[in-house]
Amino acid sequence: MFVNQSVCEMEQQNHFKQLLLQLNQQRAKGYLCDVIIVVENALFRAHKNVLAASSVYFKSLVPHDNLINLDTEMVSPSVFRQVLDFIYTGRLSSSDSVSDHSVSSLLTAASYLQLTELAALCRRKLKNNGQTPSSSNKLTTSPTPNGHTPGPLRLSSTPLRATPSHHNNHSGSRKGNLRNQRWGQEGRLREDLSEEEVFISGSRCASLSPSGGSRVNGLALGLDLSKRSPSGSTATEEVSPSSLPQSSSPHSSSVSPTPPTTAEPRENQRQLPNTSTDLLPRAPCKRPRSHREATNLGETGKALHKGLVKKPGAPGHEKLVRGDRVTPELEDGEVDGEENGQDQSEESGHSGSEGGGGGAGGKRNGNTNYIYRQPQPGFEPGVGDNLYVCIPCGKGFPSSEQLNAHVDTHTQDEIYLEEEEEEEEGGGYLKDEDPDIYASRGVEPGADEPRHRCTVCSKTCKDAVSLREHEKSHWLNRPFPCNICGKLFTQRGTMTRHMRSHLGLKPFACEECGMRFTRQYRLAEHMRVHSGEKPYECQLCGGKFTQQRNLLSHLKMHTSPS
DNA sequence: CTGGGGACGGGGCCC
DNA sequence: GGGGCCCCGTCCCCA
Repeated sequence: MFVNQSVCEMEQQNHFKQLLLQLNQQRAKGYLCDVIIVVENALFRAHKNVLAASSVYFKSLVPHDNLINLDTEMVSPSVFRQVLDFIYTGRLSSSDSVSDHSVSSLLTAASYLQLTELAALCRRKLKNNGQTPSSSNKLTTSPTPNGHTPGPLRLSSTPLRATPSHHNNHSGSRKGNLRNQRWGQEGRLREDLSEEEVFISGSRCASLSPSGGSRVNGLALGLDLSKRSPSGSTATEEVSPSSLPQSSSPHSSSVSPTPPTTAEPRENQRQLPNTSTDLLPRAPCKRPRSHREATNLGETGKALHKGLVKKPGAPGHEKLVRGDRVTPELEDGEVDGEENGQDQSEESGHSGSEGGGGGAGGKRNGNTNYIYRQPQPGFEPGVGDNLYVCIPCGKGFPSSEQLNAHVDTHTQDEIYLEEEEEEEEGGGYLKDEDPDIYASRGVEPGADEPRHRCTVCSKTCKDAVSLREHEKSHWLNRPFPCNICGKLFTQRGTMTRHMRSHLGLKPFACEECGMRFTRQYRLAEHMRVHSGEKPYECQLCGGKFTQQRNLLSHLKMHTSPS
């Protein structure tokens, strides 16, 4: 049959519109967001693909990093929110363009981010308003984030310095407000987030205005970003150069791409002995670490359940967490009703290194292991709008409020009774025909021994009931979900530490080489590299090691049969 | 190519 | 909540 061409075009347009609408909705929920944009103290979650498709600038950055800091001289959080809205909707709201000043700011940001369409729109708007883009908006090119593509445009007349003083409420002096632009943004986030507002993309309720808008808890991402480094480590740089992709220039990666300028130390803040190393590779670092350090969202391949050496009598496997509920912890892990965009099926597979603790976060044949029961019909976890998943029963809910209300209905006894009923009905998971279910349960279909092995700790149980009872001890002990990847943790502190790794926050800096670490202990360990101290000696061969774990590894070499 | 060593990241857990 | 430590695991370099 004849098909009208115009109809086809109309359908295509609708398709694009629907697609964009879906993407924007996903952004609002954080669903499948795989990159975090840091603008001053604000975090924006977005999709790499969308950013890359909209901006040459982002296109050059997102392949390398999950965390991108923007130059606050070029774009403010409020402006970037408008930019992001434009990217995801293709339009500017009327409120966004009422004032010429805001349009001018948008134009600056659009030029900086190489959003040509938005820049053109802003120029037209200014022109329609009887203005010409100010001379300050004449743009010149600057080095690209990675040196391969045309660089972001920048204001030729704008002194490229640190964040204007009005952005910082914690220091009275301008000097104190000036920070290294290339490295400072993350630090600002880290140091100030607990006190200042954070807004996440899609969380319209949060305002950056100090005077208005609802404040989002500083733990917007479920972690305490206010973590401060110990003495000397509140350095002017906040992202380890080693965390940058090796192929990238120093302008790339999780840093503001603005070329470095004056890097004045903040008040009450020690300057690194060698600030020039902000721009140059750190010589003492023998091995520039691969990109994986800063981008662990895609971490994969850690073996599970290898040689678990559980300390005898160590709690955690048998003990239940304070009785019967997990609700409070779940709630604490969330940001707000719209923030938790964890995709239960997406990123969980990357987590697998569980060490001697039990390894509950690992991957099982591609299935997540923190949903211990098959989701019930209509409540598929992490799919559609049901992003909030009840850990004990696997039900998904469209909002945290509904999830919390649901979880409140759970009690240990109820869960137990529910399972008993299933067993009595013969509908236990062992009867499930899906081989994946067997795999996820540690029960190999057709395998004789062991038939009832816990996939978390490898403990074998005499029957399915015992196995399930045992497995409950695992999920009841993991009430702290990561808001980014959904992985569960036994302790809040572990979860927040994990979250820092997502954001690449490394508060502890080595004064010798600038290498940064997520933990102070790591820094102390690292310092032995510089001092040459090797406190760990092999009693068999006299070999000395800077790290105990390397001694242990060495000892295994001695003990393993040759 | 392989094994050993160096360095480091992540998670569990105790204090 | 954070520090400290343990363990597992990985990556890289080098002989």
